Amino acid sequence: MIRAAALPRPDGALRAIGTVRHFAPQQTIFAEGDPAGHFMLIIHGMVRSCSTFSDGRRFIGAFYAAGDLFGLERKEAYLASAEAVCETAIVLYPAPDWLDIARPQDSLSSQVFGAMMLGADQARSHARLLGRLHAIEKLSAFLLERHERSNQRLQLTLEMSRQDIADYLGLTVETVSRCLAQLKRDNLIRFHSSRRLDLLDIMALQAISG
Amino acid sequence: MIRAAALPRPDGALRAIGTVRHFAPQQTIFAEGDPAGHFMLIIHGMVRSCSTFSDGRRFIGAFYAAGDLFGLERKEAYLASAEAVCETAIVLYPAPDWLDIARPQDSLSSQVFGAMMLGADQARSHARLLGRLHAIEKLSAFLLERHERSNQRLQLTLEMSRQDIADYLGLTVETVSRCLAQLKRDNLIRFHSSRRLDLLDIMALQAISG
DNA sequence: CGGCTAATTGACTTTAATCAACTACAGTGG
DNA sequence: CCACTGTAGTTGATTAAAGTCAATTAGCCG
Repeated sequence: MIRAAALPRPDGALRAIGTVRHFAPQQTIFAEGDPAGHFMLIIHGMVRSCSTFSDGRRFIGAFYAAGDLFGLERKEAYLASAEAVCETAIVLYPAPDWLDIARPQDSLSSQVFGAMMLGADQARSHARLLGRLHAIEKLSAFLLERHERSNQRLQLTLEMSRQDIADYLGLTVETVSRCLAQLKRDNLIRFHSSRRLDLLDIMALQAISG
Repeated sequence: MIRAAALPRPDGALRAIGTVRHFAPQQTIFAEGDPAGHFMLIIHGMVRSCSTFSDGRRFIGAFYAAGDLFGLERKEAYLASAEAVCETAIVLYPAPDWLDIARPQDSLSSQVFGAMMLGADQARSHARLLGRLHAIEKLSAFLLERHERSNQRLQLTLEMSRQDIADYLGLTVETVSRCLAQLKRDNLIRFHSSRRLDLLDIMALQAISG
């Protein structure tokens, strides 16, 4: 994540307290869902952070090289797998307590720090959507995302225009409109007006969004 | 970024020290490149974080709603604009000193914190690439990104396979191969082997990658 | 040298973008 | 109150970009 060379005392302080480990090409360092108790610094080689969809599609969120830190997670579990791209050596560190945002904290700095972490997670999840989902899947995912952040049970009010949605999902207005029409045709959603709708089948929408 | 409801004492502590401001629909809160001296909490309404390409393409990186914090930047300047989607009220806070990663710090926690911030930026930049660039533009951007992180002047060694590149850029191996062939045809790159190449015209690659 | 995988290239198909009407709707002023 | 206007949204026809399928070539390691 960060190039050690860009910081003073690059890896000296860090390396002193960690455990060195070596990985062969294609070897898994940790898998999606593993308990996230450590973070890592790359000594040499390269690591890819990737996640796989149920149907086999794969998405790589980042490549990490010598000097980069990775595996910093807000959650209890890693959100993506890490695999060695080539012959790689890393140093392993126990995750510091202050990383544990799951634990309730209330200072201003904790709130700001938590917002940053959450923002990073959301950006990664957004990249995954943009990189590997089809138009109809993007729309399903978008509606579910909006639904999760609203308080309503089934009703959903979209504050933004179709153009905004298109620019968020990497599509055109026309495609957004057509996909919403298809979801309506399939009885997964119902419109009250162009910006107010009901989600009729959350499970089906989840199935579509991968 | 973070839903205040998910934290104890949601906005009480924060709201106490900030300045409330109101925005009309479509109004700009801050623009890409503005000095990043503040961050914001949304009281009500909705904000979009967006960036515009030289040719007019627009990309929205995130929507923020009531309770979300946004505008937390590692850099001196905001990396994307923020605009009100609808009638919106926010509270403005001065950015805390410890956000200023540009200033050299060397403690372990600073390194970890900096890595997280950088990782967030990279994920946002990756999302922008995935959302609004064409295949050839993605490849140009990818080569430049790899070049920046290598020490070589013009030579570039790709540690990863074409499949890895495809999964990183949201493309197929065939498209990756065809785009590299086109860049070669246009004399922007030259191959020594399939994973070793020279960048012959950085400026042209930058122009292509938007 | 042979056998395997990675990478390239070509032919064709599919998806989403583009271009072009057309409809719905909100706000304005007669 | 209702016609007029302008914007947002939808729908259809066509094109362009990238994906798929298939065959071939290049590298690599025994």
